[in-house]
Parts: sequence; structure tokens; C-alpha cells
Amino acid sequence: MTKPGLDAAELGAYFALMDVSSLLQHAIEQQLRSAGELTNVQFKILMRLLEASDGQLRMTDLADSLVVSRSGLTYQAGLLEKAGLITRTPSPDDERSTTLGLTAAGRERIAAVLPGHVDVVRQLLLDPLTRDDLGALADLLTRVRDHMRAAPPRSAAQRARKRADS
Amino acid sequence: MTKPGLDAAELGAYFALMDVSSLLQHAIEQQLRSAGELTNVQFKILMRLLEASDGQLRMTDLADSLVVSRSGLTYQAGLLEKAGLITRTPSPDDERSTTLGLTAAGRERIAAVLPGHVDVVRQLLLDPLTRDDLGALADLLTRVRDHMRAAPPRSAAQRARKRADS
DNA sequence: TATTGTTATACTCTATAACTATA
DNA sequence: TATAGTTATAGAGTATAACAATA
Repeated sequence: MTKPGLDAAELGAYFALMDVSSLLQHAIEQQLRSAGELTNVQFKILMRLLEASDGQLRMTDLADSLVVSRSGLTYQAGLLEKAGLITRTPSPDDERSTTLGLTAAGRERIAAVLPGHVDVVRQLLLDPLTRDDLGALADLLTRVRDHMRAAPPRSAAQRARKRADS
Repeated sequence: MTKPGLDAAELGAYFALMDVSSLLQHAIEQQLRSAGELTNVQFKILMRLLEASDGQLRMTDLADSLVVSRSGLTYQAGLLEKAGLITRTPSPDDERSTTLGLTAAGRERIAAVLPGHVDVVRQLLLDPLTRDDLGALADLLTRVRDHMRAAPPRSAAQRARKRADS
């Protein structure tokens, strides 16, 4: 009678995951806003650029990576460019693509925000975990993420739907 | 030089957590919209009410539990009430409080949406995990959540700030 | 005086669809 | 013909602050 098809362990993992992520997300959002006038999404964009091997990323790849629509990313990238934190230049190999890159100001902004950001992550997420716990958690979640990413990304769904319509 | 204060294991757990939750959240959002005209937040409200021992919850408690502002919850509760899925009645013991309750239609809506919802959670989150993995994940995340919830909730932060201002 | 909930307001973000340009 | 990115549009959701009612 309206019993969910998930048992206690499954439900526990699922709910705990969602609770933890939203609690953490809100705390992060708050810190980023007060420390550096950044949205969580904007911060993630900057971080991905910082991580990228050559410091450059294509729009579509970034959109899929951040689980955002391409138009949404265009909006955010516009804000970041206006703020002088990133650059947008047409890709040399494919003229259709736009390549994002970090500016010096972008790097500085990250440096300004990161310490406080790390503190929040430490206090909320990392503190209650032992070193072993941490490894176990990273392993489990990485496997889940890889599994999830095996499905076609957001940007492909639109193309597929469009094709089916015609 | 601008190195984050987190090592590879910490960063891995943190990023994997955020990636997994946003991937899952987007998939859920999509399913709920197409299956039953519900937002993720609205679905969560209904689920908490279903879970609640007596099927009733106070606004402030629910807001804290869902990590949403009270005004935001008022907005969502208004929509759900207008849709006939929940009831809002003044609490008997404290006239200031509003008690939320599920209607029969609310229960039906949950029943209609839940199977598809469970499928999504299964396919994306649960499938790649063994039974042991699941228990470990639930244990780790539950501990983190309890730790996070030990801090004062959202609704208390406003009161504290207000007091400090005066 | 503190707390509960609502409201008024303003704003941020997001996505869909249409469009341009390049492959 | 398909893909990359932008834009125009429109809507949904959120939070802050002020307010009313109750404790």
C-alpha cells in the first residue's frame, strides 16, 4: 500500500546523499557570495578551468561537465567575462567552438575565495570522516559517477529529440 | 601557488559527491515533471509528510529539514495546497504554527510518481553498488549528515543575525 | 520580546526554441 | 545536414525584509 520500492538501506543512502549535498551546497553558496561575489556555478566554472591541463575548455564540454544547459552556461560565461575573470575566444581548430580561459583576475578571485571554501568543506564534509572513510567514500561515489556519466550527456539529448521529431 | 588546501583524496570525495548529486537531481527533476507535474522540492515535501509518524509537520521544521527558507516553503506549500495535495491548518497546541498534512489526492500523486522515481534512483545510483557498498555509503553519508545537522539550522541563523544587528 | 508564518518585492537563474555560422 | 554557440523569451524559484498574530 503505497510502499516505496526501496528498502531501508537503499532509502537511507539515497536520502542521506541528497541531504548532505544540499546542506553542503547551501553552506558553500553562502560562503562564496560573502567572500567573493561568486555563484556556486561560477565558482565551478573557474575551478574546472584551473584544473584543465591547458587551462582551456570548450563550452559544450563544460556544460555537460557541470550538468547545465548550453544557454545557461552562455549566460554565466557572459557574467564572468564581463567581470573580467575569464576570456572567450573562438577555437583555432574549429571556428564554431568557443574556448574559455582564465584571466589573471580570475586566478586571483579563486585564490581569494578558496581558503574559506576549503574551510567550509572541511568543517562540514571532511571533519567527521577518518582517512579510511574518506577513501571509501571517494571510491564509492566515483564509481557511481562513472556509471552515471556512461549515459549520453545533456547536450546530446536535445539533438536526439530533435531528430526523433522530424 | 594557488594550490587548493585539499589533497587528492579529499578533492575526489568532494567533487564526486557534488557531481553525483547534481546528475541525480537533474534526472529526478525530469522524471517528476513528466510523470506527475511535481518539482523535486514539492515531491520532497510530500515524501516527508508521508514519512512523518503522524503524517503532520510544522512549517519551520520542514523548511529546516529541506534546507529552504521559510518563505520559499510557504510558496511551495501554497502551490501544493492549491493543487489539493496537502492541507494547511493552524496547530492546536500553538496557534502561531501551521501544520501540514497529506490529502488523499496527495497520497495518490505520490503513488503515481513513485515507481518511475524509484526506477531512476535504481538505475543511476543503486545499480553500480553491491549490497555492502550500499550499506557503507549509507553509513558514511548518514554520519556526515548528522554532523552537518549538529550546526544550528537555517531558521535560527536569521534570528541570530537579527539579534546581532540590534 | 521572541517566534511562526505570510507577503511583497525584486532578482537570479534556467531552459526551450529559433537563429547564425561553421564543419 | 549536423553541430557550436548565442539570443530572445518567458517562467519558475528563491531569498530578504517587513508585517501580523501568537507565546
